[in-house]
Amino acid sequence: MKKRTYSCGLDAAVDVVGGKWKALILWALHHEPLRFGELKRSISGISEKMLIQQLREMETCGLVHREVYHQVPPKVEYSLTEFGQSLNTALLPLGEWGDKHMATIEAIPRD
Amino acid sequence: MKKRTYSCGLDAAVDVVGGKWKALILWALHHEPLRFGELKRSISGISEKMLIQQLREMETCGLVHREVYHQVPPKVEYSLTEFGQSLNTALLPLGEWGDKHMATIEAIPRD
DNA sequence: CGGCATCCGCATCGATACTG
DNA sequence: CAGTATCGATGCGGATGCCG
Repeated sequence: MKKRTYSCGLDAAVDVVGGKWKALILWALHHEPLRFGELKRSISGISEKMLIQQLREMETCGLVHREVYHQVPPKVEYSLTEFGQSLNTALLPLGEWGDKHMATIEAIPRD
Repeated sequence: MKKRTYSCGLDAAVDVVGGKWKALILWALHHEPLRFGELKRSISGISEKMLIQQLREMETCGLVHREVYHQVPPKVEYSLTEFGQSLNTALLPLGEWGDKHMATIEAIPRD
């Protein structure tokens, strides 16, 4: 989410789902709504800061819904909106492409 | 192209096509092979440095083919490999999603 | 439990100038 | 025409510590 104008739809979509974590979050929430802590545990390696930051951006985009339960201890659940689910659907072919060629990609020399 | 291991295919694919320019380059080359200068002109705003850098990475991935014609003046043509075309195909739904919702995305407040 | 604030290293990207 | 070289700004993302 850096630009305000895009040269094409693909450009816009990559901007929305790009970055290090958004795709993973989207995927994690695809199955079911998750609490903050569950989300954190299900995405290995993410820091609280990045998780909350990405969630906020996705909430602003209307991709994610944030439901607060006023309890002690606090409970907050995140879920995909229909908009978020439509994006997830659009990402499916890309995910399959990745699955198919992941080995190839990982074998690329990077030094 | 930052990571060497991925938690899922979508993660890998976003890593490959992520960043500011790769999707645009992929799209520009989808129609026909282009020379360096043509490519630069067709992607507004890109610097020579970024263009060559991204092209090199995509060449390393096997997404792009680089054909050098030994002439004066020099001529180099870039085209998509079959691998690159398969990625482009997988990106189509995402591009359509972006087209459909681009206005929504651009309307998001970002300050 | 579910955050927010702050500091900071490092990669990314842009601008400019130069070369074969 | 098709790059290469260098410098500098920016900002992503990690680590740590504190709060309701």
